[in-house]
Amino acid sequence: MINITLPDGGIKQYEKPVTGLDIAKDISPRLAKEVLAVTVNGELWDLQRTISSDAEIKLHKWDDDEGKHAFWHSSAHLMAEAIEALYPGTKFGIGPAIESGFYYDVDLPEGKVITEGDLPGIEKKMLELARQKNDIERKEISKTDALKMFDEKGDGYKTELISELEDGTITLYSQGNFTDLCRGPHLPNTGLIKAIKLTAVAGAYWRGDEKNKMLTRVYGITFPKAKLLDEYLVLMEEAKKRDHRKIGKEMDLFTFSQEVGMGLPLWMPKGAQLREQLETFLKKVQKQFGYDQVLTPHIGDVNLYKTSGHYEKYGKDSFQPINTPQEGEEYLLKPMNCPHHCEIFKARPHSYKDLPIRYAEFGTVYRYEQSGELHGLTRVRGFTQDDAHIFCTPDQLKDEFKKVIDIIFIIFKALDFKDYTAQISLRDPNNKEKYIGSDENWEKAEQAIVEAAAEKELRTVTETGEAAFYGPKLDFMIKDAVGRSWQLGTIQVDYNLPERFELEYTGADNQKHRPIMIHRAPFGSMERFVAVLIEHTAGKFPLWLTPEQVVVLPISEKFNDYARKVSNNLNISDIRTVVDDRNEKIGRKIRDNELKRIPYLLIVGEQEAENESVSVRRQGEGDKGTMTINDFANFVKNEVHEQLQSIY
RNA sequence: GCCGAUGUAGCUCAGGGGUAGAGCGCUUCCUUGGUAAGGAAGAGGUCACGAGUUCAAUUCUCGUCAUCGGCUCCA
Repeated sequence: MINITLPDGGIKQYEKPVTGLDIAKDISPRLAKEVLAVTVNGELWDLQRTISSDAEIKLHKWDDDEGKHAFWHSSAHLMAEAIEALYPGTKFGIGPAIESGFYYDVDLPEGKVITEGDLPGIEKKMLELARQKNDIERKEISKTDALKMFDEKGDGYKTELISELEDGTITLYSQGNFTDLCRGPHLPNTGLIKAIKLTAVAGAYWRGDEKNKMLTRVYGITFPKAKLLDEYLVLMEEAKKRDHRKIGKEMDLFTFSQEVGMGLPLWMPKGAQLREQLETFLKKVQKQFGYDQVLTPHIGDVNLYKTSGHYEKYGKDSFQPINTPQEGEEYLLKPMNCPHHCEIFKARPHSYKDLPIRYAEFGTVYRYEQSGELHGLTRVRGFTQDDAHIFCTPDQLKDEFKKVIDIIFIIFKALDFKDYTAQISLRDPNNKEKYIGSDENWEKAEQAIVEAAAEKELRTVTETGEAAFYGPKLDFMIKDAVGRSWQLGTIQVDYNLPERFELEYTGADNQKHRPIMIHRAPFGSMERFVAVLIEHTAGKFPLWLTPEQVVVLPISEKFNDYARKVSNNLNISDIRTVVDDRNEKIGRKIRDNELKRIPYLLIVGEQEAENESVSVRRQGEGDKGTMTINDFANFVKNEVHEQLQSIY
């Protein structure tokens, strides 16, 4: 007798060994049709795999990530089968399911390439194969046999993978004429795959190492129903409309110029206005948290970066030093602000009573990012960090760290960012030579971050090997319109720079002590933050940020003067009014795509001029009626006030 | 940097070996007097840049630059 425990605690008993599919059939025919995979005692299994002893199980449908995972993993195999049929002799790398869809890395026969134009042909072949409803079969195989099999096939990638696996854990999955090395699990048969879209083709290095051969990676996504594919495609279309590069162009926020250089954004008046509002906001918050603004130059002597260690690490891959008429004198465009701030700290002696010292600067830095990596405003070569460096005693470290988390919370709340991931990045303990500084300092720094995050009840994920070369960090990642993750806010603990710059303060014991440094940038950079903000709001910014909050629109040129007067009298701080002059004709000046995003439109004409009033329209809400200039000013003040109030 | 794709009017894009097209925008005129409008006319392009093939190149080939999708990278 086999006892199968279901997630709700119910127990089903079977005389003989059963499969996940049998159990599903037993529960309901509909479930049997929809079920895709099964978790058995915490392990994800194929539905057709036999369960021969007591087990706790959970059946997964399309709605579960586990179900999707199996579905897409099988889809990757289906695509490989299609590619093998269309391009005989292709060698296969790896083909996993990913967050949305799957990919397969393939090494095509000499002289063959797959381009986007070839994708529909592969899709067609996949559908054809799927309609054969071939069963997907699992087979355990010994290491020797597996090596022999793929060796005969001439597939060196698979043999490389197999040689690293432990004997006894190797399984093969087959459908139709295609067999692949795979851990599984998979769908019972390929017929469940009803709708297929191959989305992209790209190059990818074998095992992610740029020294290795570049394989062709084909991306795709599949669904159990055609309708789901349609919905997905519509969703992607909608997401593309929110692309910050598109909206930035439409709204005249920023632009790029080949003449100026790639990755060097040019901020137009409205974009600059938006940035200024963000900076003003953060400066206000930072003032409350006891920060001091400082200003430092855009270049620094090469020796500054030799001291900091950055030159050694990044010198060759940076913008190259600027020479001067003086022989041997070299300056570097600053790639970060920390060394400059260290020099400010060092310029005067400090008592423990002065600490913590917090130097903040909107500092523009230049980094020579690889050309292929540039991406709109999210990855650029010149950008402004909302940087600050906190110098504190060991006792103050955790508290200071937590205060920085508070600032980030304030910002995320102000802008309604809810779906962020907090990531603790630690160093790779097996690869210590990548980092500078002593083990002891690293351990202390890592511990401080972990503890502070825990005390702030922050849900975090931990990634080893992702630390900066000088210290561990806590990063806040947020997704863009199409689901790419970008790092925004960052907090980093640094024991190394204070040592390199020989920073010190005098303690209560009248001895010299070394301060600890915290690097932090809640926005990350103005460029990337604005990009993500645009994609989150689709360009409809909150009122306190909107580049053009109020447009005063005279119904004819006769009322231009009155419109101007309205604009001047509104006089609301943080609010920008724009008068849309009418020269001769009505309704010519304002463009549709702009109007869609302007929160307030004030129409003025004869009646309004007589009563010192305005006719108000609120974006998305329509007519608000006629009110006096003062009433309107208060009305807007209240709205902005409410928005800002909700932040604190 | 690597793989693949793209580059035509301010924007979105069509076209294609015989010196260029649409929609929106822009300018002017007309209509409309509470309207986020309508009509007509017009102005805008060395078809990214450079070389080659050709009687002829924006179109074909190669190179350069930039952009897009990935990979690698990300102080």
